[in-house]
Amino acid sequence: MQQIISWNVASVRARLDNVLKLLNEKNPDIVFLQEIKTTDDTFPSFDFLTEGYQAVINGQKSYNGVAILSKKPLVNVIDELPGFQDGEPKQARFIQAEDQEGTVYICVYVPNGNAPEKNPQDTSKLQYKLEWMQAFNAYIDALLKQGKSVIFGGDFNVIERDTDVYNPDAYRTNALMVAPVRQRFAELNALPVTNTIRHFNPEPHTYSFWDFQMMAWSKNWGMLLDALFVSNNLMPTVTKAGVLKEVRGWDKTSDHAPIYCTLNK
DNA sequence: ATGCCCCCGGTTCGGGGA
Repeated sequence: MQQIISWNVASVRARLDNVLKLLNEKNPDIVFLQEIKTTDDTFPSFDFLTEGYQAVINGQKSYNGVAILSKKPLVNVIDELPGFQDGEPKQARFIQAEDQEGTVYICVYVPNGNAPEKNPQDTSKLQYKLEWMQAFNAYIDALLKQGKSVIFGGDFNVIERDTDVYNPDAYRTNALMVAPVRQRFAELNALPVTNTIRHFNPEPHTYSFWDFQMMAWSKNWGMLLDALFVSNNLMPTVTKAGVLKEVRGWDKTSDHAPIYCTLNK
C-alpha cells in the first residue's frame, strides 16, 4: 500500500502545523507540496525529518516553490522543467525524484497565467503558462516513451470542464479556463496517463480549491484545480483517489484542499 | 466594476494569488 498526497499549501511555514497534522492523520508515503513560498535554507526540513520524512526542495523566495516529502529514500532529483526556457528570475514550479525501484515522482505548480490587475492587456503571463504546459507535456511524453512508471501531480491551474467550477460564466476569459489552456491540458490527458482524481470522482462539482475571499468555502464556491496522474501501467494498482475536503475547514489552512491517491503496490 | 482574504518582504504598502 502506498499513499500519495498533493497539496498546494500557500506557504509551508505559515501552514506547518497543518502539514504536520496531515502527516499524522493520513500517514502518507509521499507528499507533493506546492507554493511553499520559501527558499531551501528556510524550509522546515527538520520538522519533517522528525516525522520520518526526507524532503527534496525547489524553493524560491516569497513566491512559488515546490517540494516532495518521502518516507523512503529519493534519488536523481531534477529541479527544473527539462526543455523549458525560463526567464529571470527562474520560477520554482517543478521538482522530480525517483525511488530506488525507479518510479518517477513529479510535483508541479503550473503558472496561473492571469494578467496583473493593473495591466489587464498584458498577456505575457498567459504566454508563459502555455509555453510551460507545452514543455511539460513534451517531457512527460518523453518519460513515457522511455517506459518509465510516473506519478505526477500538483496544482495545474486549469478548470478542465464547466462542471469543475461553481460559476463557469464568470471565468470564460480567465486564464484558468481559456481555450488554449484547456487544449494543453487535454493534450496531457491524451497521453497514456490517467488523472486518478477524475477517474475515481467523476461526479460534477468535485472541487479542490475555495477562494479565501467571498466566503467561498461556506458557500461551496469551489474549483477543481489540482490533479494526481499515474502512467497507465500503474493504473491497475490504484485503488482510490480523492479530495481531502475536510482539511479546507481547518483553522489557518490553505485555500486548496489536499488530494490523494492510493496504490496497492 | 471593485474588493473581499491571505502570505511575503519589508515597513505601515505593493505584489501575487485565482
